[in-house]
Amino acid sequence: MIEEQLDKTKDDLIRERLLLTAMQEFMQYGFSRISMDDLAIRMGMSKKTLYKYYPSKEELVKAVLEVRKQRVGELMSFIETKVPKHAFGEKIIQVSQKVAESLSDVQPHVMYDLKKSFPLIFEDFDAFKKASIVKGFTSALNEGRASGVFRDDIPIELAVHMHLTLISSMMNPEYLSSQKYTPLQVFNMILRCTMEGLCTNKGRSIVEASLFTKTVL
Amino acid sequence: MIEEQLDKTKDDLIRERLLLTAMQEFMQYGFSRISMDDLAIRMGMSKKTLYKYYPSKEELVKAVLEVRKQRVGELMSFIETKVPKHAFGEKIIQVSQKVAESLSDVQPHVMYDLKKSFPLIFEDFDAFKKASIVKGFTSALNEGRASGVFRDDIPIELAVHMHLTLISSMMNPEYLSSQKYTPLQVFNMILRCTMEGLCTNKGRSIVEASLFTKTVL
DNA sequence: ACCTAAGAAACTAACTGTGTTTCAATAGTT
DNA sequence: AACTATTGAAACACAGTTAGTTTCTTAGGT
Repeated sequence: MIEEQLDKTKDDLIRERLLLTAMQEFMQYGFSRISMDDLAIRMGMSKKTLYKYYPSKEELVKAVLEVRKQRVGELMSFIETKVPKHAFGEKIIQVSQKVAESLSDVQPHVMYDLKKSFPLIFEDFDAFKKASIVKGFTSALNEGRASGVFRDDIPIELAVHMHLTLISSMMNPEYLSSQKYTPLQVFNMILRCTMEGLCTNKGRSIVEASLFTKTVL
Repeated sequence: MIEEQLDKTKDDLIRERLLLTAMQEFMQYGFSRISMDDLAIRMGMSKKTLYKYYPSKEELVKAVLEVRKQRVGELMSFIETKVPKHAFGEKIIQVSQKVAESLSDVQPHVMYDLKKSFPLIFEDFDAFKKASIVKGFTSALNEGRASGVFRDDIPIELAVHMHLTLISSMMNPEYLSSQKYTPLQVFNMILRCTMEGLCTNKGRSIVEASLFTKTVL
């Protein structure tokens, strides 16, 4: 009776731990591959108790994705407000870094899985993610272009998608753990490549010429 | 009787068409998601007939992946033998292009699916693919480095993986069909970015400085 | 007309996964 | 120590899926 307050808090803690565990498992293996049995085992509780906290798998999935949405939103508004307007270099690096962090635990196949298992939830999440990440990225790239720092001979949405794709597929634990470099090192190398290209100054003109003849074909 | 020869040929043609159809469906939707019923319908034949050509799903999957292996192999040895030794620009572009072609119909989630459904077949295929593609790519990059055309401050296996990742995740029909550019255009833009970076000459030094301070942190 | 091969569709059997229920054990309360 | 509420373990029901088989019918070639 006296501990009613405390009991509620404890329940909330467990619910939170469950949410985070589910997120981790779902993001790594996919929503359909992780069963409620799996989660119960992973949590060290019975399914009965599990269903006390979330009345169905769908509710749990929803809750997980709400947290993701929230995180992405916070992240983007942070960058938009805190990074000085004309520090384009700074800005794109910050955006990239944040995106890298927030995506580093999502395996690419997981979204296909979600789309198949819970199409409506997927739709909702995907729309939000695209809108906010792409917006942050696009604005950073546009500012850089306006200042003549980024090239403008490549469609902006393609550049955004490319950069995003690269980060999200390389900054995941499975690949990172097979490498001898730290995540930060890998991230910096990716950024170097995208920003500066693989070529030396000498090589750049050669390759550019070669590419030009190819494109005309 | 007289047409025994002809009959066999006809059977072979059907078997081949089945193989190609299965490949297409498997590569797009995944091995476990396409059932034998699906394939029978897609082929306009009954399951009975389908099982005449391949005695089990596993055999069909194996056959499909053997064809893929074969294609990759041919492709790589073609490049290795036909492209002149010192045309590094040419060579990396060719390798990229061929890889792009051969991967453009494989959705990333399909390999996860295979790994889960037929682990042994996956293992075999993956080892082969990695070995041959990475080999071709690495040798092209190395030659470019030796000639001072490619930078050598980025680990080679990372550069290879990066390039490969980018191509395989952007050159798939789902993304391409949502774009207003042709596959060739998209491909060329990717190559431009990887080879030259997103920056203008002016911006390159600024970003490089910014990256440097970040990396030291 | 006959015979063989193909199709359509039902069927088996196994497996999977969500959500529920039963029953025994346990912890907290009085 | 006796009572109560909560939990775990395991079995369960129930629905969906799919590989592979079988039965019966139909069409085409000879």
